[in-house]
Amino acid sequence: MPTSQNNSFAQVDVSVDCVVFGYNDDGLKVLLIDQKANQNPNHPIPVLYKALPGDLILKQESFEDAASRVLYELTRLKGVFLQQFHAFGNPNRVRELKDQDWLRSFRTHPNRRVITVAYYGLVSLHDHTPEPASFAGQTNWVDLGDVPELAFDHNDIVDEAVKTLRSHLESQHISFELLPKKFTLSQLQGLYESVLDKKLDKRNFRKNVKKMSHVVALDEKQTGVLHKPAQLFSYDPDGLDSDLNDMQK
Amino acid sequence: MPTSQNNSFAQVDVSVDCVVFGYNDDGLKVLLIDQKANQNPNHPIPVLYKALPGDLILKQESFEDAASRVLYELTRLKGVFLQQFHAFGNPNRVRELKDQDWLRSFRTHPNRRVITVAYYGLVSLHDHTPEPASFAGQTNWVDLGDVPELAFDHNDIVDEAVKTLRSHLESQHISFELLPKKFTLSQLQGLYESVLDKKLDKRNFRKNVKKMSHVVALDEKQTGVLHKPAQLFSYDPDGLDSDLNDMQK
DNA sequence: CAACTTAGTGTTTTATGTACACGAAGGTAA
DNA sequence: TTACCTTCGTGTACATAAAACACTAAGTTG
Repeated sequence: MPTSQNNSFAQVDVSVDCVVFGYNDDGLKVLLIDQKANQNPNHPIPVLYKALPGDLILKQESFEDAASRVLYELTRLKGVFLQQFHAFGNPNRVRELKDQDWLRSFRTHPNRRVITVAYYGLVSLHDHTPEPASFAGQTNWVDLGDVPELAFDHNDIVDEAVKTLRSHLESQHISFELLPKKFTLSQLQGLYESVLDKKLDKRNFRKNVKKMSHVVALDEKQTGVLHKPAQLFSYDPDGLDSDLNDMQK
Repeated sequence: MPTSQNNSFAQVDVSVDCVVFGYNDDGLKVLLIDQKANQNPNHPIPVLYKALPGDLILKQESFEDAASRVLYELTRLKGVFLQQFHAFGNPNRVRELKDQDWLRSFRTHPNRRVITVAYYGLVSLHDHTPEPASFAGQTNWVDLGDVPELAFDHNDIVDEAVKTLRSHLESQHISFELLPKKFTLSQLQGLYESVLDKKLDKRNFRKNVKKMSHVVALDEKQTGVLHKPAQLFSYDPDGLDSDLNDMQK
Protein backbone atom coordinates (compact mmCIF):
# COMPACT_ATOMS: atom_id res chain seq x y z
CA MET A 1 0.00 0.00 0.00
CA PRO A 2 1.75 3.13 -1.18
CA THR A 3 1.66 5.64 1.63
CA SER A 4 0.95 8.57 -0.59
CA GLN A 5 -2.11 7.32 -2.44
CA ASN A 6 -4.27 5.58 0.12
CA ASN A 7 -7.05 8.12 0.06
CA SER A 8 -8.49 10.66 -2.27
CA PHE A 9 -7.01 13.67 -0.60
CA ALA A 10 -5.08 15.90 -2.91
CA GLN A 11 -1.45 15.13 -3.57
CA VAL A 12 -0.06 18.52 -4.44
CA ASP A 13 3.12 20.46 -4.89
CA VAL A 14 3.23 23.90 -3.36
CA SER A 15 4.91 26.84 -5.00
CA VAL A 16 5.25 30.53 -4.37
CA ASP A 17 5.05 33.11 -7.15
CA CYS A 18 6.22 36.71 -6.91
CA VAL A 19 4.68 39.62 -8.72
CA VAL A 20 7.45 42.17 -8.27
CA PHE A 21 6.49 45.71 -9.17
CA GLY A 22 9.25 48.11 -10.07
CA TYR A 23 8.80 51.83 -10.41
CA ASN A 24 10.82 54.60 -11.94
CA ASP A 25 10.02 57.90 -13.56
CA ASP A 26 8.70 56.27 -16.64
CA GLY A 27 6.23 54.05 -14.97
CA LEU A 28 5.25 50.91 -13.24
CA LYS A 29 6.70 47.59 -14.36
CA VAL A 30 6.52 43.89 -13.49
CA LEU A 31 9.46 41.58 -13.29
CA LEU A 32 9.18 38.54 -15.55
CA ILE A 33 11.59 35.74 -16.28
CA ASP A 34 11.94 33.68 -19.42
CA GLN A 35 11.13 30.07 -18.78
CA LYS A 36 14.38 28.15 -18.90
CA ALA A 37 14.92 25.94 -21.92
CA ASN A 38 15.74 22.26 -21.88
CA GLN A 39 19.48 21.73 -22.55
CA ASN A 40 19.09 18.25 -24.00
CA PRO A 41 20.02 18.66 -27.72
CA ASN A 42 17.58 16.03 -29.02
CA HIS A 43 14.74 17.55 -27.11
CA PRO A 44 12.29 19.30 -29.44
CA ILE A 45 12.43 23.03 -28.89
CA PRO A 46 9.33 23.87 -26.94
CA VAL A 47 7.55 27.19 -27.01
CA LEU A 48 8.71 29.18 -24.04
CA TYR A 49 6.75 31.77 -22.21
CA LYS A 50 7.56 34.52 -19.87
CA ALA A 51 6.57 33.75 -16.32
CA LEU A 52 6.53 35.11 -12.83
CA PRO A 53 9.52 34.18 -10.73
CA GLY A 54 8.30 31.26 -8.66
CA ASP A 55 9.19 27.75 -7.61
CA LEU A 56 8.31 24.95 -5.24
CA ILE A 57 8.76 25.47 -1.53
CA LEU A 58 11.09 23.37 0.58
CA LYS A 59 10.26 21.01 3.38
CA GLN A 60 10.86 23.26 6.35
CA GLU A 61 10.30 26.60 4.74
CA SER A 62 7.59 29.15 5.46
CA PHE A 63 5.86 30.80 2.51
CA GLU A 64 7.64 34.07 3.26
CA ASP A 65 11.04 32.44 3.33
CA ALA A 66 10.31 30.55 0.16
CA ALA A 67 9.23 33.71 -1.60
CA SER A 68 12.45 35.58 -0.83
CA ARG A 69 14.63 32.59 -1.55
CA VAL A 70 13.03 31.85 -4.90
CA LEU A 71 13.09 35.49 -5.89
CA TYR A 72 16.76 35.65 -5.05
CA GLU A 73 17.61 32.45 -6.87
CA LEU A 74 15.83 33.47 -10.03
CA THR A 75 16.59 37.16 -10.15
CA ARG A 76 19.30 37.92 -7.53
CA LEU A 77 16.97 40.46 -5.96
CA LYS A 78 17.41 40.65 -2.21
CA GLY A 79 15.63 42.40 0.61
CA VAL A 80 12.54 43.03 -1.44
CA PHE A 81 9.37 43.96 0.40
CA LEU A 82 7.02 41.00 -0.13
CA GLN A 83 3.41 40.57 0.86
CA GLN A 84 1.12 37.57 0.42
CA PHE A 85 -2.11 38.38 -1.37
CA HIS A 86 -3.83 35.22 -2.65
CA ALA A 87 -3.54 31.47 -3.03
CA PHE A 88 -4.33 29.98 -6.43
CA GLY A 89 -5.41 26.36 -6.47
CA ASN A 90 -7.54 25.60 -9.45
CA PRO A 91 -6.98 21.86 -10.03
CA ASN A 92 -6.16 22.51 -13.68
CA ARG A 93 -4.06 25.60 -13.35
CA VAL A 94 -0.95 23.87 -14.75
CA ARG A 95 -2.79 21.50 -17.05
CA GLU A 96 -3.04 23.62 -20.17
CA LEU A 97 -1.43 22.22 -23.28
CA LYS A 98 0.95 25.13 -23.62
CA ASP A 99 2.53 24.31 -20.28
CA GLN A 100 3.00 20.56 -20.71
CA ASP A 101 6.38 20.59 -22.47
CA TRP A 102 7.96 22.69 -19.86
CA LEU A 103 6.54 20.69 -16.96
CA ARG A 104 7.76 17.43 -18.45
CA SER A 105 11.26 18.84 -18.81
CA PHE A 106 11.63 20.34 -15.39
CA ARG A 107 9.35 18.71 -12.88
CA THR A 108 9.79 15.37 -11.21
CA HIS A 109 6.01 15.01 -11.12
CA PRO A 110 4.82 16.89 -14.19
CA ASN A 111 1.26 15.72 -13.72
CA ARG A 112 0.92 16.53 -10.12
CA ARG A 113 -1.41 19.28 -9.11
CA VAL A 114 0.39 22.48 -8.12
CA ILE A 115 -1.05 25.13 -5.90
CA THR A 116 0.66 28.45 -5.45
CA VAL A 117 0.76 31.14 -2.85
CA ALA A 118 1.27 34.49 -4.50
CA TYR A 119 3.20 37.47 -3.17
CA TYR A 120 3.52 40.94 -4.50
CA GLY A 121 6.84 42.70 -4.14
CA LEU A 122 7.98 46.29 -4.47
CA VAL A 123 11.26 47.64 -5.79
CA SER A 124 12.55 51.07 -6.62
CA LEU A 125 14.18 51.24 -10.04
CA HIS A 126 15.62 54.69 -9.40
CA ASP A 127 18.85 54.36 -7.51
CA HIS A 128 20.11 51.17 -9.07
CA THR A 129 18.03 49.57 -11.75
CA PRO A 130 18.64 46.04 -10.60
CA GLU A 131 19.30 44.39 -13.93
CA PRO A 132 19.33 41.13 -12.14
CA ALA A 133 21.56 38.18 -12.82
CA SER A 134 19.93 35.67 -15.01
CA PHE A 135 21.65 32.31 -15.02
CA ALA A 136 18.19 30.88 -14.76
CA GLY A 137 16.97 32.66 -17.84
CA GLN A 138 16.54 36.27 -18.79
CA THR A 139 14.79 38.66 -16.50
CA ASN A 140 12.77 41.56 -17.84
CA TRP A 141 11.06 44.59 -16.44
CA VAL A 142 7.89 44.82 -18.51
CA ASP A 143 5.55 47.81 -18.55
CA LEU A 144 2.32 46.98 -16.83
CA GLY A 145 0.44 47.74 -19.99
CA ASP A 146 2.51 45.35 -22.10
CA VAL A 147 2.41 42.10 -20.18
CA PRO A 148 2.37 39.28 -22.76
CA GLU A 149 0.74 35.89 -22.46
CA LEU A 150 2.42 34.17 -19.55
CA ALA A 151 2.94 30.59 -18.48
CA PHE A 152 0.27 28.79 -16.43
CA ASP A 153 -2.28 31.13 -14.85
CA HIS A 154 0.28 33.85 -14.28
CA ASN A 155 -1.75 36.49 -16.09
CA ASP A 156 -4.55 36.00 -13.57
CA ILE A 157 -2.03 36.29 -10.78
CA VAL A 158 -0.70 39.57 -12.15
CA ASP A 159 -4.21 40.98 -12.50
CA GLU A 160 -5.04 40.11 -8.94
CA ALA A 161 -1.76 41.62 -7.75
CA VAL A 162 -2.51 44.91 -9.46
CA LYS A 163 -5.89 45.10 -7.79
CA THR A 164 -4.32 44.42 -4.44
CA LEU A 165 -1.59 46.98 -4.99
CA ARG A 166 -4.18 49.63 -5.79
CA SER A 167 -6.18 48.96 -2.70
CA HIS A 168 -3.12 48.84 -0.44
CA LEU A 169 -1.51 51.99 -1.84
CA GLU A 170 -3.14 54.51 0.43
CA SER A 171 -3.57 52.41 3.53
CA GLN A 172 -0.30 50.59 3.88
CA HIS A 173 2.72 52.87 3.50
CA ILE A 174 3.61 51.00 0.38
CA SER A 175 4.68 53.82 -1.89
CA PHE A 176 8.03 54.31 -0.23
CA GLU A 177 9.24 50.88 -1.22
CA LEU A 178 8.87 51.91 -4.83
CA LEU A 179 10.70 55.23 -4.59
CA PRO A 180 14.33 56.15 -4.01
CA LYS A 181 15.21 56.93 -0.39
CA LYS A 182 15.15 60.61 -1.21
CA PHE A 183 12.33 61.58 -3.50
CA THR A 184 10.50 64.65 -4.71
CA LEU A 185 6.80 65.21 -4.32
CA SER A 186 6.42 65.03 -8.07
CA GLN A 187 7.88 61.54 -8.01
CA LEU A 188 5.52 60.52 -5.26
CA GLN A 189 2.62 61.92 -7.20
CA GLY A 190 3.77 60.19 -10.37
CA LEU A 191 3.79 56.90 -8.52
CA TYR A 192 0.24 57.40 -7.31
CA GLU A 193 -0.82 58.28 -10.82
CA SER A 194 0.81 55.14 -12.22
CA VAL A 195 -0.72 52.82 -9.72
CA LEU A 196 -4.16 54.35 -9.70
CA ASP A 197 -3.97 54.99 -13.44
CA LYS A 198 -5.37 58.51 -13.25
CA LYS A 199 -4.16 62.10 -13.08
CA LEU A 200 -4.13 63.90 -9.76
CA ASP A 201 -4.16 67.59 -8.99
CA LYS A 202 -0.74 68.85 -7.93
CA ARG A 203 -1.83 71.32 -5.29
CA ASN A 204 -4.38 69.02 -3.74
CA PHE A 205 -1.93 66.17 -3.73
CA ARG A 206 0.60 68.28 -1.87
CA LYS A 207 -2.00 69.42 0.61
CA ASN A 208 -2.61 65.78 1.47
CA VAL A 209 1.04 64.90 1.73
CA LYS A 210 1.50 67.71 4.25
CA LYS A 211 -0.84 65.80 6.54
CA MET A 212 1.28 62.66 6.40
CA SER A 213 3.72 63.05 9.22
CA HIS A 214 5.81 60.13 8.01
CA VAL A 215 6.83 62.07 4.91
CA VAL A 216 9.52 64.48 6.06
CA ALA A 217 11.21 67.28 4.16
CA LEU A 218 15.00 67.08 3.97
CA ASP A 219 17.41 69.99 3.97
CA GLU A 220 18.37 69.14 0.47
CA LYS A 221 17.46 69.77 -3.13
CA GLN A 222 17.53 67.84 -6.32
CA THR A 223 20.70 68.28 -8.38
CA GLY A 224 21.73 67.66 -11.95
CA VAL A 225 18.40 68.60 -13.32
CA LEU A 226 17.74 71.12 -16.07
CA HIS A 227 15.12 73.19 -14.33
CA LYS A 228 14.23 74.43 -10.90
CA PRO A 229 15.39 71.74 -8.47
CA ALA A 230 12.79 70.25 -6.21
CA GLN A 231 12.89 69.82 -2.47
CA LEU A 232 13.76 66.30 -1.42
CA PHE A 233 11.71 64.27 1.03
CA SER A 234 12.13 60.96 2.75
CA TYR A 235 10.06 58.40 4.55
CA ASP A 236 10.15 58.21 8.31
CA PRO A 237 8.14 55.29 9.66
CA ASP A 238 8.15 56.78 13.16
CA GLY A 239 6.10 59.63 11.88
CA LEU A 240 3.15 57.34 12.47
CA ASP A 241 3.32 57.76 16.22
CA SER A 242 3.12 61.49 16.03
CA ASP A 243 0.15 61.06 13.71
CA LEU A 244 -1.67 59.35 16.51
CA ASN A 245 -0.58 61.82 19.14
CA ASP A 246 -1.74 64.73 17.03
CA MET A 247 -5.19 63.18 16.94
CA GLN A 248 -5.64 63.32 20.67
CA LYS A 249 -4.97 67.07 20.62
CA MET B 1 12.79 4.85 -4.75
CA PRO B 2 9.60 6.17 -3.18
CA THR B 3 8.06 8.67 -5.53
CA SER B 4 7.09 11.04 -2.80
CA GLN B 5 10.45 11.61 -1.10
CA ASN B 6 13.02 11.95 -3.84
CA ASN B 7 13.78 15.59 -3.29
CA SER B 8 13.63 18.19 -0.60
CA PHE B 9 10.52 19.92 -1.84
CA ALA B 10 7.79 20.06 0.70
CA GLN B 11 5.46 17.14 1.02
CA VAL B 12 2.31 18.74 2.36
CA ASP B 13 -1.35 18.20 2.94
CA VAL B 14 -3.66 21.02 1.98
CA SER B 15 -6.69 21.95 3.99
CA VAL B 16 -9.27 24.69 3.94
CA ASP B 17 -10.56 26.33 7.11
CA CYS B 18 -13.70 28.41 7.37
CA VAL B 19 -14.21 31.31 9.72
CA VAL B 20 -17.98 31.62 9.50
CA PHE B 21 -19.38 34.78 11.03
CA GLY B 22 -22.99 34.74 12.12
CA TYR B 23 -24.94 37.82 13.03
CA ASN B 24 -28.18 38.41 14.86
CA ASP B 25 -29.55 41.17 17.03
CA ASP B 26 -27.32 40.27 19.89
CA GLY B 27 -24.10 40.42 18.05
CA LEU B 28 -21.46 38.89 15.92
CA LYS B 29 -20.44 35.25 16.41
CA VAL B 30 -18.04 32.68 14.99
CA LEU B 31 -18.91 29.10 14.25
CA LEU B 32 -16.70 26.57 16.02
CA ILE B 33 -16.80 22.81 16.14
CA ASP B 34 -15.62 20.51 18.89
CA GLN B 35 -12.79 18.33 17.71
CA LYS B 36 -14.14 14.83 17.32
CA ALA B 37 -13.02 12.29 19.93
CA ASN B 38 -11.40 8.94 19.27
CA GLN B 39 -13.95 6.14 19.67
CA ASN B 40 -11.43 3.45 20.57
CA PRO B 41 -12.19 2.59 24.26
CA ASN B 42 -8.57 1.90 25.22
CA HIS B 43 -7.42 5.13 23.74
CA PRO B 44 -6.45 7.62 26.44
CA ILE B 45 -8.89 10.48 26.50
CA PRO B 46 -7.10 13.38 24.87
CA VAL B 47 -7.75 17.01 25.58
CA LEU B 48 -10.06 18.31 22.89
CA TYR B 49 -10.21 21.81 21.63
CA LYS B 50 -12.68 23.81 19.73
CA ALA B 51 -11.63 24.39 16.15
CA LEU B 52 -12.64 26.02 12.93
CA PRO B 53 -14.52 23.80 10.53
CA GLY B 54 -11.88 22.64 8.11
CA ASP B 55 -10.45 19.58 6.45
CA LEU B 56 -8.16 18.36 3.71
CA ILE B 57 -9.04 19.09 0.11
CA LEU B 58 -9.71 16.37 -2.43
CA LYS B 59 -7.75 15.50 -5.54
CA GLN B 60 -9.78 17.36 -8.11
CA GLU B 61 -11.30 20.01 -5.96
CA SER B 62 -10.80 23.77 -6.11
CA PHE B 63 -10.29 25.64 -2.85
CA GLU B 64 -13.75 27.17 -3.16
CA ASP B 65 -15.40 23.81 -3.68
CA ALA B 66 -13.48 22.30 -0.82
CA ALA B 67 -14.50 25.12 1.50
CA SER B 68 -18.21 24.70 0.83
CA ARG B 69 -18.04 20.92 0.93
CA VAL B 70 -16.14 20.81 4.22
CA LEU B 71 -18.37 23.40 5.77
CA TYR B 72 -21.40 21.38 4.74
CA GLU B 73 -19.99 18.09 5.98
CA LEU B 74 -19.04 19.45 9.36
CA THR B 75 -21.92 21.80 10.02
CA ARG B 76 -24.63 21.14 7.41
CA LEU B 77 -24.49 24.78 6.40
CA LYS B 78 -25.17 25.25 2.70
CA GLY B 79 -25.01 28.16 0.31
CA VAL B 80 -22.85 30.23 2.62
CA PHE B 81 -21.05 33.22 1.14
CA LEU B 82 -17.35 32.32 1.34
CA GLN B 83 -14.31 34.39 0.51
CA GLN B 84 -10.66 33.43 0.61
CA PHE B 85 -8.53 35.78 2.69
CA HIS B 86 -5.15 34.20 3.53
CA ALA B 87 -3.04 31.06 3.29
CA PHE B 88 -1.31 29.85 6.43
CA GLY B 89 1.76 27.74 5.94
CA ASN B 90 4.09 27.99 8.88
CA PRO B 91 5.99 24.67 8.82
CA ASN B 92 5.14 24.08 12.47
CA ARG B 93 1.57 25.20 12.52
CA VAL B 94 0.28 21.74 13.44
CA ARG B 95 3.30 20.67 15.44
CA GLU B 96 2.36 21.96 18.87
CA LEU B 97 2.13 19.36 21.61
CA LYS B 98 -1.51 20.09 22.29
CA ASP B 99 -2.41 19.02 18.76
CA GLN B 100 -0.46 15.77 18.55
CA ASP B 101 -3.01 13.41 20.09
CA TRP B 102 -5.70 14.48 17.76
CA LEU B 103 -3.52 14.28 14.67
CA ARG B 104 -2.38 10.77 15.55
CA SER B 105 -5.97 9.63 15.92
CA PHE B 106 -7.37 11.11 12.77
CA ARG B 107 -4.71 11.67 10.17
CA THR B 108 -3.07 9.10 7.95
CA HIS B 109 0.10 11.19 8.04
CA PRO B 110 0.03 12.87 11.43
CA ASN B 111 3.53 14.25 10.99
CA ARG B 112 3.11 15.67 7.57
CA ARG B 113 3.18 19.39 7.17
CA VAL B 114 -0.27 20.91 6.61
CA ILE B 115 -0.89 24.20 4.93
CA THR B 116 -4.33 25.74 4.92
CA VAL B 117 -6.21 28.18 2.80
CA ALA B 118 -8.60 30.17 4.96
CA TYR B 119 -12.02 31.47 4.00
CA TYR B 120 -14.35 33.72 5.86
CA GLY B 121 -18.04 33.07 5.58
CA LEU B 122 -21.14 35.07 6.40
CA VAL B 123 -24.46 33.83 7.70
CA SER B 124 -27.58 35.52 8.97
CA LEU B 125 -28.76 34.07 12.26
CA HIS B 126 -32.08 35.87 12.07
CA ASP B 127 -34.47 33.90 9.92
CA HIS B 128 -33.38 30.43 10.93
CA THR B 129 -30.64 30.14 13.48
CA PRO B 130 -28.97 27.23 11.75
CA GLU B 131 -28.31 25.01 14.74
CA PRO B 132 -26.38 22.79 12.46
CA ALA B 133 -26.28 19.01 12.50
CA SER B 134 -23.34 17.74 14.38
CA PHE B 135 -22.57 14.12 13.73
CA ALA B 136 -18.99 15.23 13.47
CA GLY B 137 -18.97 16.87 16.85
CA GLN B 138 -20.83 19.74 18.41
CA THR B 139 -21.08 23.04 16.63
CA ASN B 140 -21.25 26.30 18.53
CA TRP B 141 -21.86 29.91 17.75
CA VAL B 142 -19.42 31.72 20.00
CA ASP B 143 -19.45 35.45 20.67
CA LEU B 144 -16.49 37.11 19.02
CA GLY B 145 -15.33 38.34 22.41
CA ASP B 146 -15.36 34.88 23.97
CA VAL B 147 -13.36 32.76 21.55
CA PRO B 148 -11.43 30.20 23.64
CA GLU B 149 -8.06 28.65 22.89
CA LEU B 150 -8.47 26.76 19.65
CA ALA B 151 -6.71 23.87 17.98
CA PHE B 152 -3.63 24.48 15.81
CA ASP B 153 -3.16 28.12 14.80
CA HIS B 154 -6.89 28.71 14.53
CA ASN B 155 -6.83 31.70 16.86
CA ASP B 156 -4.48 33.47 14.46
CA ILE B 157 -6.77 32.59 11.61
CA VAL B 158 -9.78 34.05 13.41
CA ASP B 159 -7.89 37.25 14.19
CA GLU B 160 -6.90 37.69 10.61
CA ALA B 161 -10.47 37.01 9.47
CA VAL B 162 -11.84 39.71 11.74
CA LYS B 163 -9.39 42.24 10.34
CA THR B 164 -10.38 41.29 6.83
CA LEU B 165 -14.08 41.47 7.60
CA ARG B 166 -13.67 44.97 8.99
CA SER B 167 -11.84 46.21 5.96
CA HIS B 168 -14.27 44.59 3.54
CA LEU B 169 -17.41 45.76 5.29
CA GLU B 170 -17.86 49.07 3.57
CA SER B 171 -16.38 48.24 0.21
CA GLN B 172 -17.77 44.86 -0.64
CA HIS B 173 -21.53 44.66 -0.12
CA ILE B 174 -20.89 42.17 2.61
CA SER B 175 -23.39 43.26 5.20
CA PHE B 176 -26.37 41.81 3.43
CA GLU B 177 -25.10 38.28 3.78
CA LEU B 178 -25.29 38.71 7.53
CA LEU B 179 -28.81 40.09 7.66
CA PRO B 180 -32.21 38.57 6.99
CA LYS B 181 -33.54 39.17 3.47
CA LYS B 182 -35.80 41.86 4.83
CA PHE B 183 -34.13 44.00 7.42
CA THR B 184 -34.64 47.29 9.22
CA LEU B 185 -32.18 50.12 9.17
CA SER B 186 -31.61 49.64 12.88
CA GLN B 187 -30.50 46.10 12.19
CA LEU B 188 -28.14 47.25 9.48
CA GLN B 189 -26.73 49.84 11.81
CA GLY B 190 -26.37 47.29 14.61
CA LEU B 191 -24.37 45.10 12.28
CA TYR B 192 -22.01 47.92 11.39
CA GLU B 193 -21.61 48.70 15.07
CA SER B 194 -20.80 45.06 15.86
CA VAL B 195 -18.25 44.66 13.15
CA LEU B 196 -16.57 48.00 13.61
CA ASP B 197 -16.97 47.77 17.36
CA LYS B 198 -18.15 51.34 17.83
CA LYS B 199 -21.39 53.30 18.12
CA LEU B 200 -22.72 55.18 15.13
CA ASP B 201 -25.09 58.13 14.96
CA LYS B 202 -28.56 57.08 13.84
CA ARG B 203 -29.41 60.06 11.71
CA ASN B 204 -26.06 60.23 9.98
CA PHE B 205 -26.11 56.51 9.37
CA ARG B 206 -29.50 56.73 7.68
CA LYS B 207 -28.40 59.68 5.60
CA ASN B 208 -25.58 57.52 4.23
CA VAL B 209 -27.80 54.53 3.57
CA LYS B 210 -30.06 56.75 1.47
CA LYS B 211 -27.15 57.19 -0.91
CA MET B 212 -26.74 53.44 -1.39
CA SER B 213 -28.96 52.65 -4.30
CA HIS B 214 -28.69 48.92 -3.68
CA VAL B 215 -30.58 49.22 -0.41
CA VAL B 216 -34.24 49.51 -1.37
CA ALA B 217 -37.23 50.24 0.82
CA LEU B 218 -39.99 47.64 0.72
CA ASP B 219 -43.72 48.31 0.98
CA GLU B 220 -43.75 46.50 4.24
CA LYS B 221 -43.28 46.95 7.95
CA GLN B 222 -41.97 44.93 10.80
CA THR B 223 -44.61 42.89 12.66
CA GLY B 224 -44.85 41.18 16.03
CA VAL B 225 -42.83 43.80 17.74
CA LEU B 226 -43.79 45.66 20.92
CA HIS B 227 -43.20 49.18 19.69
CA LYS B 228 -43.42 51.27 16.56
CA PRO B 229 -42.77 48.89 13.66
CA ALA B 230 -39.89 49.79 11.38
CA GLN B 231 -39.87 50.02 7.63
CA LEU B 232 -38.31 46.97 5.98
CA PHE B 233 -35.56 47.15 3.41
CA SER B 234 -33.86 44.66 1.19
CA TYR B 235 -30.71 44.34 -0.84
CA ASP B 236 -30.81 44.76 -4.60
CA PRO B 237 -27.46 44.04 -6.21
CA ASP B 238 -28.59 45.73 -9.45
CA GLY B 239 -28.73 48.98 -7.58
CA LEU B 240 -25.03 49.19 -8.30
CA ASP B 241 -25.55 50.05 -11.93
CA SER B 242 -27.72 52.99 -11.14
CA ASP B 243 -25.05 54.12 -8.67
CA LEU B 244 -22.63 54.42 -11.54
CA ASN B 245 -25.10 56.09 -13.82
CA ASP B 246 -25.92 58.67 -11.18
CA MET B 247 -22.23 59.55 -11.02
CA GLN B 248 -22.02 60.55 -14.65
CA LYS B 249 -24.95 62.93 -14.13
C1' DC C 1 -55.58 55.95 28.38
C1' DA C 2 -51.11 56.11 30.48
C1' DA C 3 -46.64 54.26 30.11
C1' DC C 4 -43.19 52.25 27.48
C1' DT C 5 -40.22 51.32 23.51
C1' DT C 6 -38.17 51.95 19.24
C1' DA C 7 -38.83 54.51 14.58
C1' DG C 8 -38.02 58.30 12.02
C1' DT C 9 -36.73 62.95 10.81
C1' DG C 10 -33.37 68.34 9.78
C1' DT C 11 -30.31 71.84 10.76
C1' DT C 12 -25.99 73.73 11.96
C1' DT C 13 -21.15 73.43 12.15
C1' DT C 14 -16.88 71.65 10.80
C1' DA C 15 -13.77 69.18 7.93
C1' DT C 16 -12.54 67.35 3.63
C1' DG C 17 -12.30 67.27 -1.43
C1' DT C 18 -12.11 69.64 -5.87
C1' DA C 19 -11.11 72.98 -9.32
C1' DC C 20 -8.11 76.21 -10.98
C1' DA C 21 -3.33 79.84 -12.73
C1' DC C 22 0.89 82.10 -12.12
C1' DG C 23 5.46 83.72 -10.47
C1' DA C 24 10.04 81.59 -9.03
C1' DA C 25 14.31 78.90 -9.71
C1' DG C 26 17.47 76.98 -12.14
C1' DG C 27 19.67 75.35 -16.70
C1' DT C 28 20.81 76.04 -21.77
C1' DA C 29 22.05 78.39 -25.78
C1' DA C 30 22.51 82.22 -28.66
C1' DT D 1 23.74 88.70 -20.26
C1' DT D 2 19.69 87.83 -21.85
C1' DA D 3 15.87 85.27 -23.62
C1' DC D 4 13.90 80.86 -23.29
C1' DC D 5 12.61 76.51 -21.50
C1' DT D 6 11.11 73.37 -17.92
C1' DT D 7 9.52 72.01 -13.65
C1' DC D 8 8.71 73.75 -8.78
C1' DG D 9 5.80 75.52 -5.46
C1' DT D 10 1.93 78.01 -3.69
C1' DG D 11 -3.71 79.86 -2.08
C1' DT D 12 -8.55 80.62 -2.54
C1' DA D 13 -13.38 79.83 -3.46
C1' DC D 14 -16.79 76.39 -3.78
C1' DA D 15 -19.07 71.99 -3.08
C1' DT D 16 -19.55 67.95 -0.77
C1' DA D 17 -19.25 64.99 3.20
C1' DA D 18 -18.92 64.16 8.26
C1' DA D 19 -20.34 65.17 12.96
C1' DA D 20 -23.15 66.70 16.64
C1' DC D 21 -27.54 67.00 18.47
C1' DA D 22 -33.44 66.19 20.43
C1' DC D 23 -38.04 65.62 19.64
C1' DT D 24 -42.52 63.64 17.77
C1' DA D 25 -44.75 59.38 15.86
C1' DA D 26 -46.47 54.70 15.95
C1' DG D 27 -47.18 50.96 17.77
C1' DT D 28 -47.70 47.45 22.35
C1' DT D 29 -48.98 46.31 27.16
C1' DG D 30 -51.49 46.57 31.38
